[in-house]
Parts: sequence; C-alpha cells; structure tokens
Amino acid sequence: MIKIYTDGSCLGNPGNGGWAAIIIDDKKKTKIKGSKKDTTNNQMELLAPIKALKKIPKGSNVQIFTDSKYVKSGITEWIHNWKKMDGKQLINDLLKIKISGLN
Amino acid sequence: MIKIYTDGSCLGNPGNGGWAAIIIDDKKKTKIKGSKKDTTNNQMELLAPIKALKKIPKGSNVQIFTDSKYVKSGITEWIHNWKKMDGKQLINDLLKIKISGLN
RNA sequence: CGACACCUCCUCGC
DNA sequence: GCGAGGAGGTGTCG
Repeated sequence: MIKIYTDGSCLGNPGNGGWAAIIIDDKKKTKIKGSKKDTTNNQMELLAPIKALKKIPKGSNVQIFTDSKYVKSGITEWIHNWKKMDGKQLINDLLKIKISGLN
Repeated sequence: MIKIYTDGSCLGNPGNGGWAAIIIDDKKKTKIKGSKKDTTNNQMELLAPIKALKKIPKGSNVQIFTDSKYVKSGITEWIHNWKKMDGKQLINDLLKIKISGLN
C-alpha cells in the first residue's frame, strides 16, 4: 500500500500558491512539490495528489491523505461520474485508491 | 477636544492583564488604570477606553488613541449598529468621538 | 444555509 | 522562532 500525503496553499487566495506531496512506498519517501502564480487554494490542494499519482505505477494500491474536503469529495465524485461513463481499466485502477482526511 | 490615550496588555494571553488610559483635557492630565485576573488582551484593550469615557462629561468632543484594531473597528461598528437602532442623543455624543490608531 | 480548506490584518504575549 | 485573542475575506462543494 503506497501512502501519499498531500497539501496545498495559496497566499492571498487567489494569489501565488504551491503544493507538495510525500509518497511513501515500502519505506522509501519521495517528496515532490511545485508552485504556481495567480492560482487558488483548491487548485493547489487538487494538483498535489494529481502530480503524485502520475509518479506511481499504474494499478498500485494507493491511499491518499488530504486535509481538503474539496479534494476528498471531489475525487470521490469523479470516480462516481467516470464509473457511469465506464472508463474501464482506468476505473479499476482508481478504485484501489483510498482517500482519507487528516485526523 | 479631549484626547484619550489607551492601552491594554495581558501576561500569557489569556492570563492576568491590565489597562490604562490618559485623559488630556485642557492641559490637565488624568491617569486611570486597572487590572483583572484571567482575562485576554482584547478585553483589556477594550476596557481602557470604556473606563475613560465614563470619566468625561457627556457630549464632550473626544479623540481616542488606541493601538488595537480590535478596539478601533469594534467601536466604529458599535456606532454604526447603534445608529440603526437610533440611540438619539447618545449617538450625537458618540459621533464626536474620533478614533485613531497610533502611527 | 452548512462543511472543509486557503488566507489577510491588528494586537497580546512566550 | 512559537501561540492566542479577535475581525475580515475567498476557493469550492452539497
């Protein structure tokens, strides 16, 4: 189970923002980050898991941690919508993802 | 024009606090002060001008100096709210008060 | 309206 | 460097 911890922020909102993610895979920690001018808090919160998911092998068993309800329910709904549209293999991969808030 | 300089502080916040005010009326300086256990910085910042205003004649032309934005905007809003409720004479007195930050 | 984030500002301190 | 007491707003969803 690969664990991904993500966060995003944005000075001023809208303003200059950044995101970061820590990918923990079998005791190996990978840190990625990025920044963007004139963006929003939710765009940054969302970009973090998106960038992280692109770094891991397809079909991996993944758990994502975010403090953003926007991201959490957002991804949940996307899966729900894509499920209707039947994205086939992509769905099967995404269904392995577990989203958690930070408690 | 009566000038009132106020300040409040609080050790620990919340903690034990105090307030002070200097009332300058026609070259006469009056100093008042007080203290309170288990209070907050903003309560003390606010108590200072309240106590001072009770010491001066009603209808006086007053200028208050505070370093607290909480107090400054707080009083401004009170005047605005009381204005809606139509406090009549009280409003006319209060409208003479000028609030200044310390620059 | 509610929830979760993201801040901005001013004070008070430790 | 850290936190608390306060008021003001936006980004997004249901």
